[in-house]
Amino acid sequence: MSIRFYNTYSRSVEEFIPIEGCRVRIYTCGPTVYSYAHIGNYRAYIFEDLLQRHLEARGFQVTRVMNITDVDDKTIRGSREAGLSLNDFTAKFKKSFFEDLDFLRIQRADQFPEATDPSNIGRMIEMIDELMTKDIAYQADDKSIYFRINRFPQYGRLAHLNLDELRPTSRVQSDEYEKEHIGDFALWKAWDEKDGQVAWDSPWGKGRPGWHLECSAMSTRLLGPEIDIHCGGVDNIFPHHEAEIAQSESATGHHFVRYWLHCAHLLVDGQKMSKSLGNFYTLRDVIEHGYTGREIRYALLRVNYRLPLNFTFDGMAEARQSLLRIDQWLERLQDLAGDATPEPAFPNADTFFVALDDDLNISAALAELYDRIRATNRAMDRVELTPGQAAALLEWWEGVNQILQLHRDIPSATPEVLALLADRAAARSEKNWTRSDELRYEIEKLGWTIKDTKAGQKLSKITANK
RNA sequence: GGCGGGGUAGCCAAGUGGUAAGGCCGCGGUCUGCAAAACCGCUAUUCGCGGGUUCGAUUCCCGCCUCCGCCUCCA
Repeated sequence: MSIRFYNTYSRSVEEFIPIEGCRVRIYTCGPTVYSYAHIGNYRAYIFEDLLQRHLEARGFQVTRVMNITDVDDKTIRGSREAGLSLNDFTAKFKKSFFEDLDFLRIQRADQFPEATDPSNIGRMIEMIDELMTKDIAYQADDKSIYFRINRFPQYGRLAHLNLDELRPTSRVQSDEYEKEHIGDFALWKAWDEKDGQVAWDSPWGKGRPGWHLECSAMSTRLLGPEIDIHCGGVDNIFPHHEAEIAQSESATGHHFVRYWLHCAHLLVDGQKMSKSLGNFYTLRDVIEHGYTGREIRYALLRVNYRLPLNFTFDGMAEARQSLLRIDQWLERLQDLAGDATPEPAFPNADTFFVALDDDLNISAALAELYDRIRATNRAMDRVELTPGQAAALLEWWEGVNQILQLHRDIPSATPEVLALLADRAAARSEKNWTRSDELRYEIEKLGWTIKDTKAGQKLSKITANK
């Protein structure tokens, strides 16, 4: 069974065939560290996480790089306003970014190259030099170096844009110098007073790298001239990825990327997030509403990456309830399985993974999971499931969860809670219901709720919800 | 204006030229000292609108309405 992906370049679903056997090289556009990343950013990173985990589940050996943009207009402006050096300013957001990845159970990329790393700056200068030699890049009157898009006939093919129809928008006008073509983009930005201490020497004078070049330099340096998959948000298709193709292929002479995968936008309450609309959420904001990492992960994961995902707090509540269903099922299976030896694989154990093979069809994959949950719950109701079968299902879940990462956090109860719980068990064995209810109330005050089941009392942590 | 993605039950959301997965909510039942939870069952003659092709279309074609995004540095 083959894996298929929708390739933005061809605008069609294609069978995935890596360049080299079962090795897969992926480059993913990472954060610009000028503020805390928002949940839309994390939707993209969770999609990339799903991509990597599924490829690994299918036996591919994945090498993934994610860049950190730590120099650009926004980081420079932010550091100046904060009165900090660029490094001190971005350090804080780099740190929070990695904390967030862990919180959302996103697997770390193999490397997180930073734009300001000297080896990356070196590679960028090397590439510009190559482009200058080929006369594909030129230095304008403002001393910046630009890429001459007329020298790259395929420019616009990824985005399906016709260059003659590029319309100048307000965003362009503030950034215009002496470019030959309105679409020419900066490879190297000449130093400006506003840049303060932020500058590197280059053969063309003091300055800093253009944003697009960073990804081309890091991708080709760390993964080679041609990679299998390049991911990012749809908003990166133009001009960012278009520029990357132009620079990389012009500089190296190699085809750059086999499969372009783009993640659709996250909307909030049906609209694009924006600070002025008041619907802008960082991960921290959602956490403050009382949601856990896996709940947020589920909410951002459950819709196919190519569809716009509407984030709402109703959706968060739905995510919480859905996860509870999985938790309860696992608990039942564990109680039944005990330490039984798993029975041989059951039929159709592969359907979950087969669903993901189809361009990461997560909705269909989750439906397979829920179908299995319902079928086995029914079997358990009828006492038709053996401990060995339950153990096999738990083993199957391990594989599924290696991709989903939706297992419950098991918070440990304090000794105080455990002591009250023991007292309550004693009271219950004497059928002292009054005492039992008192103790339940005591335990609730400590943040835990109890369910009385045939197998005894079950503790669970009360999740805060503002 | 150009390019792209959508419109499927109250909400979220799969899917197929052959008669609608799954999740949440709701309702009914089981369980239960109580409670809560859980589990099981039920819940779209219908897939934005109008035509066309077809034995048959939600699925293909044409037109329209509507929502969202991109069109130079936002994932």
